[in-house]
Amino acid sequence: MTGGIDGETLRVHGWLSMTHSGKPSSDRSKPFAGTVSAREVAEGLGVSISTVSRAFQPGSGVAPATRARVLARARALGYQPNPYARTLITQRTRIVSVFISDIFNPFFPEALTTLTEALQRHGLSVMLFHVPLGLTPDEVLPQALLYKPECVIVMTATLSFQNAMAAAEAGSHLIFFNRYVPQSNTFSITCDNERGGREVADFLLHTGHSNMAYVAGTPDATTSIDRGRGFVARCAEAGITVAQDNMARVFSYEDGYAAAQRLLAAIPDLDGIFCANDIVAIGAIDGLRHELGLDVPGDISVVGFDDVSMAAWPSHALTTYRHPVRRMAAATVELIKEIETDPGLAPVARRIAGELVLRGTHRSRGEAAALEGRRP
Amino acid sequence: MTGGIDGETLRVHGWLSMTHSGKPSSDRSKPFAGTVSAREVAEGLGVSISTVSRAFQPGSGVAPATRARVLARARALGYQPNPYARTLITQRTRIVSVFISDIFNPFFPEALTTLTEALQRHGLSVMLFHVPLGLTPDEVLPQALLYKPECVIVMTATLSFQNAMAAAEAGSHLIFFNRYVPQSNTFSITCDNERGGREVADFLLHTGHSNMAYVAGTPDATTSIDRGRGFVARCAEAGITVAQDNMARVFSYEDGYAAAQRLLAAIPDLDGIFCANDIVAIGAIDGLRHELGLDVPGDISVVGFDDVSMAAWPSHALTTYRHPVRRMAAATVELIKEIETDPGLAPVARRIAGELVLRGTHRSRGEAAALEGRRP
DNA sequence: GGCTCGATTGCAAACGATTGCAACCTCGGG
DNA sequence: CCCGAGGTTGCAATCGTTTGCAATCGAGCC
Repeated sequence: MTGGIDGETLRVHGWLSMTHSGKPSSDRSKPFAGTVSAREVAEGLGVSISTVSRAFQPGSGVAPATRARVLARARALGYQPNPYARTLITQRTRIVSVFISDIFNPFFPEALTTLTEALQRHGLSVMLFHVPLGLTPDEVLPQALLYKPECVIVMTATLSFQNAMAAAEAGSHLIFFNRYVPQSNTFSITCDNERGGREVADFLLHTGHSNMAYVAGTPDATTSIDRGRGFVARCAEAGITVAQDNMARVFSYEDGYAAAQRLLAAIPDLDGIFCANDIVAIGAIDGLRHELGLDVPGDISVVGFDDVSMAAWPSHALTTYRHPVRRMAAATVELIKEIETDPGLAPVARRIAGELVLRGTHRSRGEAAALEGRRP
Repeated sequence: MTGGIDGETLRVHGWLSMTHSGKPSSDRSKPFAGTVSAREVAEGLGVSISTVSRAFQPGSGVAPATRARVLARARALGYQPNPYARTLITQRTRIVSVFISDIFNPFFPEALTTLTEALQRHGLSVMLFHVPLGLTPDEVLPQALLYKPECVIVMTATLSFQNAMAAAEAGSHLIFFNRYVPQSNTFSITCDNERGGREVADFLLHTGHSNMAYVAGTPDATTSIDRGRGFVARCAEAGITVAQDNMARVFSYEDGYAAAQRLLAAIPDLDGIFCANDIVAIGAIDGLRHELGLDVPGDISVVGFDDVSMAAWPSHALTTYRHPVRRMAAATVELIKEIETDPGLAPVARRIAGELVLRGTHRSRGEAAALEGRRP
């Protein structure tokens, strides 16, 4: 409450001072100020604008010597073809829009930066749109589509089928990252969540757990559903049925915290919990420790999913399944390249495997064996 | 190692099937496909393109009845003025570029999304650029400047003065968010870090701490420097000199973890640590607890800065100083509006106050008093 | 030497808007 | 009845590129 917005003005000198006079100076008022056009490059060289343009395009018929001269002068003048004019004529923007949503989960910023870097290295610029918690992507999509992105990458919950159509009609391909829309036949890049769930189950079974539960995340998130399905299926194969807690609304710390309490109230001798992601898992651990006074992993094992940076903190040292972010980002760029060469490409769902990372929230083999021995 | 990239193709039907034939269909290959232009709107109405254009501009002389007709038909056809063509003629892009860097600190994604949302609500689109850890913004700036953003918002470490010039010459205003460049007279929006440092010091002094240390973050980050300065200055006023640990290279968990050990090795009776941010503070707490077997806050208090979401986790329950992200985002939009009306606006540094949030990593008054009593 | 061919290059028409200027219309006052 | 003013509208130029087409040039071949 103490903090109003109090600004203080600094004295101006140097390169800004020329623009400091009374009325707005025209050279600062427009972002294009100081920009050199192809005409200026052409004039000094005695060539036409066309030639300058062609010098910047790989396959066009320009004499090598001419191209060199143009490029040299362009560099000297700081000329770059204007992307707005270029877009107007080529009908191709080199832009992709990325939708993100509220980020409880550190996985998303990590994925966003990794993906952004990969895209910009490929010469694509990313336009970022944030979908606030209450809104659906529907609200934001028109603004995003205005710039005719070559594709729209959705990292956020679900996008209705209507919007998929809207994007498609506008010529933008729709790519779901970390999610897919079950019945829609859109592109998607995800971790192989089901397989991840299976591997976690496999591991817990081999380390002697027999009474396990799954804590789901956001109910309609495919990530949560698939991870749970894989986990439950593998356990079923071993003849074990797992309890499921589906009360979480989002993938939050608080959700995990509360779920742990519910679960142990119902099933006191639970010996393993698999959570839909790391943040939920960390919440669960804290709930077990601080509310129930249980020891993790002494009394019960907890396994997460994602391997966010906090998972490595010694306070939790979470055993988890690593989300292959870099490979997913690479696969996305790869997919976009394919779409570029074949715009009619049929929708593809790519799943990429992660890997188990063992830390300190699971019972080790030996402990498990010992425990087995003690039991009736 | 198990995870190659294995994709699987889904069958196509519905709205995508028409594009599924042999060669690329033209309607999907270009993002502009299906786009309606002003001409199409005009034709059906028997008006000129100019009139359509004017209907979309507030102050232009169009008969109210005509405007209504145009707008109605535009809506029906899904027409929106093409921003590329518009930019070409108006010389104004409605784009701002945002630079972020590797994000150890959850504060940045939080700030990024908040800021993005504020900007897009104001009709600006944000282009995101990621500056990988090894690179300087210099590498990425040319790509960002290509699109002539109306301003460049830098959330990352430091940008050299040369680049400030480059951006300025290209007509883009440079705004530092959460940082400033000391000698450069650029715009900046920051938390009032020095004041925050003072308030933390004030609080620790009033709760009876007398032997304190400051753990700095990235050496040349103004945030770290200013927070430390405020803290040290306030303590000095109370006649207390504080130890400083400046070994951290980045603002990381590991930095805090190691710093805590260094500090207590040198000053065994330390009773309070202020850290440059929450992640460092959490690292410090874990270092104290897990390496040194100390109790926080029983043996020593630790205070952070930012109030990231993890700070509220009961495992740490960090006492910290809240970074006023929303107000900073609002101030940024405000600043941009001012720049829009007066492009010659002199650079301004705005500082916004945050507030102390008390949780469980500080000694309470009573404990402090008791401790005082026991001492010689 | 004339002719053809291929490689370079320039001309001019787009792309889809914005905007200064002129034309037009209507209306009221003299 | 004529004239001017004010409010609407259209014409056409412009922004900075790309690109199909035609023109030019030099060389090689008969």
